[in-house]
Amino acid sequence: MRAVAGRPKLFDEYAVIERAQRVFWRLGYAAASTEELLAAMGIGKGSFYLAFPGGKKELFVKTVHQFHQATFQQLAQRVAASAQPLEEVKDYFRRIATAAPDAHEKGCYLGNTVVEMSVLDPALQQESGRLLLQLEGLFFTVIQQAQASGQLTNPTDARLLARHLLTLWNGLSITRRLYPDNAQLHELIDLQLAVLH
Amino acid sequence: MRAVAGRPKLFDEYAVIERAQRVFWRLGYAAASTEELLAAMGIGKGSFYLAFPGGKKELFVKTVHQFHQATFQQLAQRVAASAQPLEEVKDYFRRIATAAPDAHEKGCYLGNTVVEMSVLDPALQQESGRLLLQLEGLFFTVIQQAQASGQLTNPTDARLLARHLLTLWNGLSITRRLYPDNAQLHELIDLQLAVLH
DNA sequence: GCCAATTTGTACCGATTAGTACACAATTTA
DNA sequence: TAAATTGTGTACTAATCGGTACAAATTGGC
Repeated sequence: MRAVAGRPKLFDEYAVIERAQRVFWRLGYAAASTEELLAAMGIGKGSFYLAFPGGKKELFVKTVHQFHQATFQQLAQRVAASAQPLEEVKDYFRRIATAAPDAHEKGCYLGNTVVEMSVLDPALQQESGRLLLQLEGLFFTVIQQAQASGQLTNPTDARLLARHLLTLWNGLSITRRLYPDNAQLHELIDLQLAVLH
Repeated sequence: MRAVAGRPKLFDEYAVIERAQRVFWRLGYAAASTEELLAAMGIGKGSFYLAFPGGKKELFVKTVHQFHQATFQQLAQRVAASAQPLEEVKDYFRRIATAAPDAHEKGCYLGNTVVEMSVLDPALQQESGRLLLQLEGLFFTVIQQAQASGQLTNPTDARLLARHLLTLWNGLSITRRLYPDNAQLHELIDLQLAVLH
């Protein structure tokens, strides 16, 4: 790539978005002030509004997509690489019960966005919902394959089971805030995964 | 009650809190401006800050408690009056799939509060969580009785089943925003209630 | 009718916030 | 080295918001 005239950027955009995402996850969209975001990102207003002309909202949208990209791809790769994809999905849930306490308090980034953007920005809410449904789509594929291969004997419609998993995911994102206890969460998750036998 | 000197209130506090609650439910706490709240309540700033010295936050806390009082009591009474309490609980969930589309968009008032108040006011978040756990407590009592009477044959620990129901409730409060379709919601709810057999 | 008590409407305020303007700095190209 | 281009830091702004001050209004008690 040919070098372009002009002063070079002093920051890496990906890293900066990731740092902003951590602030948004902790505080939500509205409560995260640009001041605190800039402090976490380590850049000034000049650089910020040049890199993100849409301001705070553009930044947030980019954190949502970058977050989804990272987490979804990670699960998709685990699933693709495994001989027992369904077990990978189960582990994806079981891992919730091994998280640090402060992780429980934050819930699910996409779920939080669906809740908060309900009125603030319906288009973005729908977009976050679409990303959650993409997760459901992955569950669906795995379940369907597991049924075809006989690894999953439960004959319930795969679409319905996938929807069950997404609802479980969303439910846990709230319930886990109420139970700080990982042992209790583990029991709960196992109970709800029992249908995948 | 002996009449006290002074100009009488022109509004009913219960009704005013209920109208404010509808605004909060639609917009969330932060996005609901006092201006819009006052317009919905039909009172002026003078009356407002006299009746609610704590301002917006006190008003919100009162909407949360009044809402919980109304909805929880209603379910508790249905359960107490029924010969098959467990069926009442199931209907409580099934009724979600008969709600109007705009009801789906708003989710659960207490669940939304748990999400939004995570950082804005941890004490209030905890309080809302406590109220949700009170709902779980009701589920627990009903399940325990149903197991004792033989109406529920599933031997799983009642505490765990109750927690499952609360997680289902919380999950639906987000998932229902993603599926506008009541028929699909009905299928989903039935699947998740199947464990109560 | 007059006073004390209470409620109501309105004008105002201080703080915060997202965003803009613009001068200055750093780099490439010619 | 000079010009063009791009990035950075800072001072400023316009708007919004929750909350306060206070005078006017309405009632009961005497």
